[in-house]
Amino acid sequence: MRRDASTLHQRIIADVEARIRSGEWRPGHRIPYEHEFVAQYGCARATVSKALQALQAAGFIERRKKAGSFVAQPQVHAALLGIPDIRRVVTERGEDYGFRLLARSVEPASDAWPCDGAVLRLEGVHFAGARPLAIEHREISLVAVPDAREVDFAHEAPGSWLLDHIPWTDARHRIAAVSAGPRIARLLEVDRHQACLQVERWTWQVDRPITFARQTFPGDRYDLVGDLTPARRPADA
Amino acid sequence: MRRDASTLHQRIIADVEARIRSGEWRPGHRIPYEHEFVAQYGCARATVSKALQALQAAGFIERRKKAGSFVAQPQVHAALLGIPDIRRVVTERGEDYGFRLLARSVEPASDAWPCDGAVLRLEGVHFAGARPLAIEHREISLVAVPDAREVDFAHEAPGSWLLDHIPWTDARHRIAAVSAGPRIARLLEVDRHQACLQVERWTWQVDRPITFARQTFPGDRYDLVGDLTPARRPADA
DNA sequence: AAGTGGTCTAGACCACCAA
DNA sequence: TGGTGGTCTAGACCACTTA
Repeated sequence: MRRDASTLHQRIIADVEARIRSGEWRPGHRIPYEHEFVAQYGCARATVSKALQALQAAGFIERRKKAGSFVAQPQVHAALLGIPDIRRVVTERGEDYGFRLLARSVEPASDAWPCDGAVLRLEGVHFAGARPLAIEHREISLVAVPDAREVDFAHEAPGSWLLDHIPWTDARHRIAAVSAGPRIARLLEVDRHQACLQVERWTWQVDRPITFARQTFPGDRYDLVGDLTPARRPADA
Repeated sequence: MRRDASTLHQRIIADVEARIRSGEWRPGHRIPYEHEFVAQYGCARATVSKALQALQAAGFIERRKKAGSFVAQPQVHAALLGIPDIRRVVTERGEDYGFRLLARSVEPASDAWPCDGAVLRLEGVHFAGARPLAIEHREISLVAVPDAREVDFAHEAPGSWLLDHIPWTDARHRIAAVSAGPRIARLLEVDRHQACLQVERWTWQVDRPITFARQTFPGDRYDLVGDLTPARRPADA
């Protein structure tokens, strides 16, 4: 509650945001009505309205007439960097999507991913129709996600399961081009010199490592496309 | 100017945005003062203020007290998709940056890029120290950018020159992995099986094609990294 | 049908900063 | 130092929605 901000509506924003971030107000919770904020802060309704509209534009709350304002569900689908969900890409191409688990083990964290405690290490293949489209190497922190130990990933890709179960706050992507090499070439059914697009993603929940994923695609069958406008966001207000 | 939007401040936003996108108000141009919009639209200052603040938040304008509101310079470094400027990447690595032009011609547009009229086609190499870091294939519409015909690109990369001279409004990126092949391999001084990261960018000014660029990097010496947070933007208002 | 948020008005005071 | 944008007030009317 105690946040100093130079202006009143910024203090309201900071107060509400803090209660959401701390978890005191969880997704779905109905926050006070505008007139209750007016009474609490002793200000005009326009000031409260400005603050709540900013919080809505920022994705923290949803507002419904007659019903009130509610803490929003975090938007999970990381369309931001133009990296789409594999299942969605395949189905939008009009092909059947499939996933097959190749290996599963519990081990200490690998060198590519510093993480305390044991990790669940998975390896699987994403299919588009009958052809493999991507090899996925995945590590999940069992400290952060103990439930993962019990899940059967035989046919469900770990990415979608994770995103439904663990809220994440930060992620880092790395995109690189690599040669397939003998191992990936065999799994992807391509030449071992095939250039492959490699997408790596590290995910954290406030400094705590959640998961690491490395997806490797045949370069002749997969690319990343994104539209953008110069650092200009939609100005809908 | 004629844009229908359900509310008044949205119409103001749309009107100003249209004048900026069309190029009628170019970067640096001082747009009318708030009180001038008030007179023009016959509304309260708060309504104008709300519209202009939204345009500022969206990156279209900058506002300075006592001075007025100005059309913002487009953010050139397309940090959105995590694609940085090559020169900046090289100098931040602590190496010397260089560019050398290999070929230059005026021709009809290629098949990779549908564009009316003649295009200036350039091919050049970006250097990090003494080693080539990227091959750039560039096409510039001479209809949209007639000045380009007179410019000496011998040592200045066309990308930086263009972005200083032509405001663009839309762009599309494509990221792919390809094998070097004999020609790129020779120019980049790598093996012909080397996996390369290929970044293509199409740029428009309101439906009019400006330029197409294809940059090819050796995969073992260049990658793209980007951080991101779920769909919550800063709520500064 | 009642109450919510959405929008707008017509004022006001203030801080800042370029002229 | 005057004029700009930044903020806020105390109203008002409206559309929508859900209880």
